[in-house]
Amino acid sequence: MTSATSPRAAPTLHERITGDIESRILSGEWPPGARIPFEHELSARYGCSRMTVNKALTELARSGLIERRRKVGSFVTHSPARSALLEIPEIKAEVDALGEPYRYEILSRRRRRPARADARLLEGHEGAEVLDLTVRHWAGERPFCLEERLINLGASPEAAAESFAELPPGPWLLRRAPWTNAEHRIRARGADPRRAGLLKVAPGSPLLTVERRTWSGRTPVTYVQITYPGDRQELVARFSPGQRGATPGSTAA
Amino acid sequence: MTSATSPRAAPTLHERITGDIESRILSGEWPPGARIPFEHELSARYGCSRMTVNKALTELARSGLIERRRKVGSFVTHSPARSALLEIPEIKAEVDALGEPYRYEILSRRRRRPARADARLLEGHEGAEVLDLTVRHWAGERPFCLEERLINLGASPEAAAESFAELPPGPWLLRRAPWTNAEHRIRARGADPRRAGLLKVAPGSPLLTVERRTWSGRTPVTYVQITYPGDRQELVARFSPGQRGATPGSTAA
DNA sequence: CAGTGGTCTAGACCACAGT
DNA sequence: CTGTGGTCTAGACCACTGC
Repeated sequence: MTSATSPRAAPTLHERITGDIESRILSGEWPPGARIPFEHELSARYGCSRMTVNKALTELARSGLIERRRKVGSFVTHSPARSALLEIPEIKAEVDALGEPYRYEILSRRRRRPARADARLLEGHEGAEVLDLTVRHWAGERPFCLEERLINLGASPEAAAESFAELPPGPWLLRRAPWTNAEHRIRARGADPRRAGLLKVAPGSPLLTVERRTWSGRTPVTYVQITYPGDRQELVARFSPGQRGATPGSTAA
Repeated sequence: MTSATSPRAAPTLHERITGDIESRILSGEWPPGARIPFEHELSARYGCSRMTVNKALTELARSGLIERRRKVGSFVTHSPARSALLEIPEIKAEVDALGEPYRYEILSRRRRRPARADARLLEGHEGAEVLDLTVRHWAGERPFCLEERLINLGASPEAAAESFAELPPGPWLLRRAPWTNAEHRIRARGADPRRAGLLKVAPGSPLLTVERRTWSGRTPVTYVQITYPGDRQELVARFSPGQRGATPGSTAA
């Protein structure tokens, strides 16, 4: 694999080994289930130390192309990787990428005790108050997306006093309460009248919704639902076995 | 922290170092831009060799938490890559998870020269014929999703003679032509009359579409568009900074 | 120039899974 | 038991970069 970085400078030895094995697998020469030479065989073949071979094989294992079992050996995976890296761009960056001027407005802001429904959203919530925000993001003269967010004031008390005038809540939170875990749900739904109005689309037209819940450790930080007009927004995820190829990519209109 | 693998066996030394640094970063003790101790400092602090430290730092760099520059040092990343691991489940597994009986049917199958429009879809295509398939997947008595696929017969000639009676095209391809790169686009759109009919939903109702293009090296393998009724399907992605948590999840197509 | 990370070596010991 | 991968060491040289 090795890499997805630029041209191909001077491949290091372990990169060469990784690439060699990778191409044998991809060419079908080593089909799924095939045993890969032992580390000591490869180190002999390449005239290098076992550690170097190990680095290559460890990399292949991490990327999911091979599986390794002690005492048995390393084998080509039967069903390679089943996941892709989804980029979570900042909204401002998305709008900038369109070449449109970006702005946002806080449509509503309420501090309140969490309702029962919120408990599900902020899983693990301990009962502190929440800040309930609605933010509309603009790309030029068009509403770009709608952000509906709950912030757990137990996790981020300073949020209560923050106006979010300088920085929208998303980036602001990133600075104050970096998260360690996140879960995203992506779905399509028809626009209800309220969201249709705010996004200036016809009621019932398709919307793309990304829900995100983030935790810092076990403490829920925020729950946010970002809704895009479906015809104008795409999410892009890329995958290559070597995870480094996490192409910047992202969205488009 | 580190890892998402099971309980926590006995963390190895480099795992411990990785975890230590990671938690210092996430706790804010080492804010973005902060310099991380040099490798030789860490190896002294942990009483281990520099290679072990290097392994830990390399891992952190790969996961995007730190950046490393020669002669300068290692630094906490300013904007940690916000990416999430999107699971690409196999359709059968999704339906099984619902507890519904699964079946699929090939609705159409055409072998043809690629039209001009296909070139965009199969980026890098060299002019071989393509196999154009439409497959409907069922969950019990309900259409579950629609699969519209182009297979590059240049990359996978055996597909031309395959009936896909035993295995749907996705899993079949995975066995024959594993891919090295994939790109996914996710969007919401309204159901056109044809898809509405095939999925038995009202025209105009929101659909969630996942487009996937895969390559084996630079050769395009397949382009597929999978369309779900939007109200019934969600995509879930999870993230934790240590990428190793590459959820086992299901399988892919 | 000096000092960093990047790579590599030639050993070593261990845990573990097959026999 | 044996042999595998997993980890680690105490060195080494190099390339690059900033002074």
